[in-house]
Amino acid sequence: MGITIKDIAKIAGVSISTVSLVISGKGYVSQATRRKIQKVINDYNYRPLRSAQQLASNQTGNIGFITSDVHLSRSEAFYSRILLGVELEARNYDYNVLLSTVGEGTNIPKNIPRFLKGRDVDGIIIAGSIPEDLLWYIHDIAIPVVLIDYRLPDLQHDVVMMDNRHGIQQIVQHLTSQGLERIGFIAGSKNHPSIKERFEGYQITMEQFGLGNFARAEKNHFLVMQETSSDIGTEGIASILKNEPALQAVICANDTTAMGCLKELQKRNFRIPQDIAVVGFDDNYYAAISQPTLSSVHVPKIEMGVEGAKLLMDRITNPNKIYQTRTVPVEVVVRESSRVTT
Amino acid sequence: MGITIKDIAKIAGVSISTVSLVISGKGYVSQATRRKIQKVINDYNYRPLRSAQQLASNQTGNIGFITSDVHLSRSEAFYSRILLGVELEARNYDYNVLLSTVGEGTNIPKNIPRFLKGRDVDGIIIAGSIPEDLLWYIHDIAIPVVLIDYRLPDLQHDVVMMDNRHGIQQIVQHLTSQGLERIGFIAGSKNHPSIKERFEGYQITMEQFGLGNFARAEKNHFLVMQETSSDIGTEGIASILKNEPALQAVICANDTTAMGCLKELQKRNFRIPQDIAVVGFDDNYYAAISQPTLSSVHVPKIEMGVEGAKLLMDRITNPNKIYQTRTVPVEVVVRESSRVTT
DNA sequence: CTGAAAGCGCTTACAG
DNA sequence: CTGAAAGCGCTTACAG
Repeated sequence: MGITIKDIAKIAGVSISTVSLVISGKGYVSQATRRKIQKVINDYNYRPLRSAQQLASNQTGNIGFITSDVHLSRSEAFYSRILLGVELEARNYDYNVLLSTVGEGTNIPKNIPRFLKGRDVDGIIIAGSIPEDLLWYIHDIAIPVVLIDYRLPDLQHDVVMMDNRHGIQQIVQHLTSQGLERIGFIAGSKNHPSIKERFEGYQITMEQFGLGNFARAEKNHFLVMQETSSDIGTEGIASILKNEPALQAVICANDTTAMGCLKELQKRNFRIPQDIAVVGFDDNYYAAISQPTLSSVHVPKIEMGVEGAKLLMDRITNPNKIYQTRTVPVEVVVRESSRVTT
Repeated sequence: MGITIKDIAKIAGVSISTVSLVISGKGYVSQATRRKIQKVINDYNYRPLRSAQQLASNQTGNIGFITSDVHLSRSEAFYSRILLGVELEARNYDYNVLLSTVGEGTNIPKNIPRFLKGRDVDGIIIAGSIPEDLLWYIHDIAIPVVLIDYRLPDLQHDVVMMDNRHGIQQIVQHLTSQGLERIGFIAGSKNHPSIKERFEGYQITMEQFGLGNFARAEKNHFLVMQETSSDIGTEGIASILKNEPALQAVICANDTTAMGCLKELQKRNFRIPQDIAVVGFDDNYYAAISQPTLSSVHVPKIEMGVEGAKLLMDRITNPNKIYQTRTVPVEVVVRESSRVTT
């Protein structure tokens, strides 16, 4: 079943080569012939069979999207929005996106996305951290790759990141402009490049504002190697307050952590932001509806996906380009949790 | 580049037919030959090229996942978890999953997922509501389809739903067991089948508990035809309280709505749950971290995706089976927002 | 500007 | 139990 290019050619009274040329838009076909063929294609609502195109052209028209299962199911819809951005942009190139999640374990043989084994994609996008072995494996098979919100120091790739340093800089500026200077920092999973950049941004900016001594003191920040969670915020604020009761504000490396922090402070009957101001990062949905609403740094997740898809299409077309890092801008959003002055 | 079945056959000293038989596991091949071939396959790490298999066998080994872009980017990771479940299960069948989102508009020609046009999938899963025209279009091309958390009354399909009625029943039971009887109901998007079922569950259960009069009174529920949001909760509780100041509890059709409701009540200095108890539905991540924590009904999203994938694989293998509706069980999770007695 | 022909890498009857 | 051969529906040099 299904109408084929042969049928179209016969009906239009031309060869299948010419039909193919019209479909692909390549080569020269006279206006008249082109129109004639196009009409038949439209009339019969013909679409070339992808698998035949793939086999003949040695291109799949697919891109693979890889992310860890925990990332994808994370409540804040962070990586699923990146996925959405990729999908939206892929649509513009008439590419399909194949999804594969990977578990946390580094059981390489089992973890390898099927579309890699069946050579089913022209390139892949990796969003967030994945097991290092897997990234090396992918690197070794020499397929075009773009990383979004992840990178490995030793590996050259196209990368999309958000401007973490500048985001933190905006936060510190916002807090100090209100006279807050004793500013702590809480983060989980500090080996993640974004978290690392956020912490560095904190250190650097505090230095610039003459608060380097405070920021450098171990007791004023809380960093753990754990997957992001609200518990980290709870533990973190408890830990910092124990040693620094005069804390005026705290920056959490993301909103989820900030939520735990808010909760613990409220439990201790701190007034927010009068006693302690709290700021998150990512600007997830519940930042706007939490009680109090949470100041945060807005990260344009969908745009990051779009950028990633663009970079990948570029790389597929032009495999020898030099590698690029695209940094998308971010912006602080001030809400109740840190608005001290009015 | 790339090793082919021909290479494997030559090295193993057999015909390509035999190699193909070994790979597919079909037909009879002697133990000895099978082992010999398998060894070569392993040694060379050979994987058949999917597009060639697809073309020759007229099967794609792909399933398509369709959801609306707003669903996928919804903060609560509801549909992205369903997607995750589908992906996990598809892996067991060695199927790829292709993702396509559709916009809200019903601009059919443009909205049609590419994988449908290129006949790139053996079946599709639709999660959540999509434009009705599109569903009809898909129905008409007669491809295996499974709907998750969606259905159209006039259309026969395999469907996966959560047990909405029973979830609400558990809530009402929980509330009445604490002596709360003046229980309101708030929901957006009441044309969505799940919301509809939840409202019906409310009416029916209230009736069973002898509270039918209260539940039937228009003033005690708030239903609007809008996409789920926290604003609906805010408006809803305001509206109900205006006419029913003696309200003791309110059931929100989902957690997002409940968040808006909590916020408004706190703004008015109601104590929760002492003055008014609040319960949501879905058990999203922030139900556990909100202030107060929110009672809700846990919906196993990943399992719903898994069930959907299973149904679809069944349907692909056996296109003439009678249609099934699978209802996954749910369970109320009592938290601070509704725990009145201790 | 257009057509005839080879070839992409598999699967699947069909013989034997 | 195994092999030779046709065929899946395209693309892409190559002629003309």
